[in-house]
Amino acid sequence: MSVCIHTSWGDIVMEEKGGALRSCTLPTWHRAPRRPFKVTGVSSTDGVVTAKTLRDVGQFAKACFEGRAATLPSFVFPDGPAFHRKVWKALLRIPAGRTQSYGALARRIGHPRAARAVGQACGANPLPLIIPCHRVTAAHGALGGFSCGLAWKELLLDRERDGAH
DNA sequence: CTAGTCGCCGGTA
DNA sequence: TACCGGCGACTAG
Repeated sequence: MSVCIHTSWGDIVMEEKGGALRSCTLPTWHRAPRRPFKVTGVSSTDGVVTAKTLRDVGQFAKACFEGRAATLPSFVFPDGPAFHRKVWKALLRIPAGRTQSYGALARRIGHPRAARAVGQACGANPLPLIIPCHRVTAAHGALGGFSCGLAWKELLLDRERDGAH
């Protein structure tokens, strides 16, 4: 029922149901650990996960942390309030290697003053990595926040930027 | 550049 | 109704 991506920064757990992801949780790191980040393996926490799911998720995670464009594994679009869903949909349209500010995203979905509410929706995203809330930054270059700790956001953006050379 | 203020909006208790 | 954010724009220093 769940896939585990082992990394030097701890395990990333993706809950899966019928071959489709429903949630993704990563260990919280407010500051980056000293050791370099590395994906060390992928496994399922029980015998139920199919080999295909395992392979898809593993490849996605790899690509994700190498900054390469990755095919999304199949996932169920999360349930939630209409506004949140609107934000999450918009997130899926930000390509790897690019970022957009909370305010700009707010304008894009037709709520020009709702920058802060956009932040809320990002924080409520049940599928980080898949739904790329890390690509939303504060205006004028500041990083903004990240629910699992800013270290991840920084890592992901760095890798995507390098990968997008 | 930093620190503080103030207005903003949508979700939740 | 009140409160609280992964914000942003605007001041002062």
